[in-house]
Amino acid sequence: MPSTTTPALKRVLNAAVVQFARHGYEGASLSGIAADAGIRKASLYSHVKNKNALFLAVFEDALHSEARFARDCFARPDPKWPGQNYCESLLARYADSEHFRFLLRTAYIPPEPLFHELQEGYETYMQQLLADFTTALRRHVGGVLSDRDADIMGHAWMGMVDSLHVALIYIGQARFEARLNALEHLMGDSIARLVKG
Amino acid sequence: MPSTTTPALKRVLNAAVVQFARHGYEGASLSGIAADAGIRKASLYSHVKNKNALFLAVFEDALHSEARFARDCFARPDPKWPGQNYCESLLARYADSEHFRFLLRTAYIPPEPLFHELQEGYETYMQQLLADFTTALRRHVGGVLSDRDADIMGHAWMGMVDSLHVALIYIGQARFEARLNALEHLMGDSIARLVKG
DNA sequence: TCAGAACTACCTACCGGTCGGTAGCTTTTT
DNA sequence: AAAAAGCTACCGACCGGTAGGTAGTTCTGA
Repeated sequence: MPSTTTPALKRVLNAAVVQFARHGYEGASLSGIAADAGIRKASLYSHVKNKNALFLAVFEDALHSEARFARDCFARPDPKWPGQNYCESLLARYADSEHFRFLLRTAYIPPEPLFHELQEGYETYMQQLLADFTTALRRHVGGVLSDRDADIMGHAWMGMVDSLHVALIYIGQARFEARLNALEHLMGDSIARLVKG
Repeated sequence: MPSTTTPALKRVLNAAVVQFARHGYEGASLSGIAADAGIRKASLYSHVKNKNALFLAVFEDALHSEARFARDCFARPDPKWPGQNYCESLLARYADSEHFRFLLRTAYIPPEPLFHELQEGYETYMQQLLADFTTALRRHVGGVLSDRDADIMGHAWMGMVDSLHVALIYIGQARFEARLNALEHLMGDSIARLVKG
């Protein structure tokens, strides 16, 4: 793992995230990635050890990128309910971020040879997301939130997020927004009921 | 397409659904499928035209299998809220049905060469599921359900189902049940509020 | 000058798919 | 009844193509 990121390596990583996001781990070929980076396949090996290492490097980048995105969403105060900023930013994020599309493509069914390495990264990322939501929720409802209710709402919100992630992948934009709207209703109802006690 | 399903073809299809569910379209090899079926790769071509046709045949089987499963769930009356039977049967279904695992694996990111053929099948299956839920919902709340509310709850329930499907793939059994429990809370709250008006 | 990034050429392994041929059963023909 | 022909499922061998990866050489920039 090189500590310095040269411009050439940057081009390789950019090409790789595009190819992996578009065709997955198996479907993306090193020749294609090299071509997109403007070099030959053999020259890749001046920058990365092998395909696995390349994928892992892209994965690290993507995780950091998404962690920053989530942090920014939770830094802004949510207008109506905790976690709202994150959910409502997903559509634009999906359109803009190659790293996000990469993560969504490979998250649920990761490439078999890298399964264990990836699972750990996903796990801590999801834990962080859940922690962010929980603190936002506690701030929202004040001090009257039992651990059990926090747990339930946390699971529900993570489920909602997965549901929106999936919608980004295989449903069109129109139905994504309909789903988001519908789930916001459920979420709003339950949180309101929580606040009233 | 042979109209009669010989025992040998049946063995091939059984082997194929296992391999496709486990390794995906690209990751499953015809040699492996043939080996599981007890024959050589070349002999596969006495039963199916090529890999695409084999995958499509398995896909048809899986769709029919899941349609029957969903119909059975909605045939029984739901104890507390519409769609409950389906959601609460998913975990056992995932453990038991190779066809279900096959569908989950290939639903969100289908193999590129078959994208269009598959999308149509998924679409009609999902539409049927949504229709089943909507009629169950209408029966549950009585005549006081506006089209707009039915639409919202439909989107929410489909979102919940996707969320549970995803949970089956990459979360363990314990957290699946936690998520199911949490989402049932949201669903219950919103439907209760719908019934009261 | 010399390290490293690029190239050409090549390797092995595996993929989906085809080919010619064969064993064994069924059907037709004499 | 028996021989001849056809059919089905199977096989080993092989094809073209592509994958990831390596060896050895040349180019290039500080």
